[in-house]
Amino acid sequence: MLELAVLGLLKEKPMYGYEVKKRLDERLGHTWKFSYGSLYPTLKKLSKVEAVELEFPDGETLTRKKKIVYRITPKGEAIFEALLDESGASATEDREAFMLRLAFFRYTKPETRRRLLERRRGYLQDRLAKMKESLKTLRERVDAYSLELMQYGANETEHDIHWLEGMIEAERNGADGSHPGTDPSRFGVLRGETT
Amino acid sequence: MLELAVLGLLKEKPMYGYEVKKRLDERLGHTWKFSYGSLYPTLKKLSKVEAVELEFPDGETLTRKKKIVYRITPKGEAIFEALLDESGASATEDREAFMLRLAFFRYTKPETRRRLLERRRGYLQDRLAKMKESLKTLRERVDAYSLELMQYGANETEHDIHWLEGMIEAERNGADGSHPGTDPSRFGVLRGETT
DNA sequence: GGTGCGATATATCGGTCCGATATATCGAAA
DNA sequence: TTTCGATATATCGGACCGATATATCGCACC
Repeated sequence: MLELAVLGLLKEKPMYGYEVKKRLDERLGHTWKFSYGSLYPTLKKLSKVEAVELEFPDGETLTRKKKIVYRITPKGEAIFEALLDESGASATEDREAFMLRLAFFRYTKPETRRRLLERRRGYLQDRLAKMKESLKTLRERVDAYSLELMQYGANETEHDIHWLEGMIEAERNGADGSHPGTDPSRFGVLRGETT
Repeated sequence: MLELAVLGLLKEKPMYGYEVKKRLDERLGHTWKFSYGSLYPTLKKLSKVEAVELEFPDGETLTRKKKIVYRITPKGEAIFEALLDESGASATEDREAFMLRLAFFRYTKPETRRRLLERRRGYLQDRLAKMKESLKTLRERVDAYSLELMQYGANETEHDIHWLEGMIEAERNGADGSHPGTDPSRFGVLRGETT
């Protein structure tokens, strides 16, 4: 998970570990949190397999300030591709894994994107059906707070399905082989537009 | 986390470990997942501190089937209360921790409930403001997919704030000192009613 | 009447990741 | 000028996951 995220972000530009965390929090923080306690060991591990190379900006004298810039290597790019591709069950069933891949969708082929979006939708539809079943059965047997929690879950799942459908539709409309680019107008179909 | 959840569920009735997982998945599975790899060690730990006691239903002969029913003890009830009360920052800032406590709201005092709900709302309002700020800054600098992800996060946060406000309102209306009981009609103010 | 399969039930273990903590530098306000 | 929050790196115990192993139970199917 972390390796994929770090490499994907370093593709944009070389960065400090600190900056990696800041930027990932910004983009994925809502869905996925991680700590320095995993980031720095991960960076160390990535440098050990030569997926990233280190750079010390403080050229003069000695490494006094111990600031380290990490730059992705060709080998790192290859590892990133591999991690992004191995979309097993986890990439559709695990919300965080799915969202992480979504964040790097611009590096995937349109057909991969559509496959992942549709699998996720299917998975959520299954879960929603099960949730509704549970709700029917448990409505009389559990307390109001637990019920509210379950209802919340069902509502959110339903909302997510709509969201995914909007994105599938957008992919279809933009599926002329062109790169999606940075135009946000194709999305937001089902947004609240509260900005 | 797990200790709190397990003890809270065992308050209802004695259960197999397997059933504990099934029921917790049913009620909290949307927000919070856990594995047998943490459940069984936790049950063992709880029995070591005498928070639960074991029972072997297969009375006859030897422990052939090795099925184990866990029953909460008075000591376990005390530990549960303590865990539920220590609502530090984590209980408001960590979604999973908050949801877990919400699932056991019927065991808390009305004033504790209101405090927790309002703190969570405040935290989410802060986060929403920061997210909108980020969105404004990054709108031109990141790709459409990352942007969509950020927008999704902001929308969901906004929705959660509304949801919390509905519950705060419900608490206020039902704040006659009575136990909330199992009447679900007090909630659902902002539900989609898609059942 | 057997047999095969999915659900029930418990358990372990390597490995990943968290949360708390420590340390040091930097820029800017007071 | 000192102090405070942001920047920056690092470690470590412990919580938790995911995969795996094992065994029983009910029941559908032929």
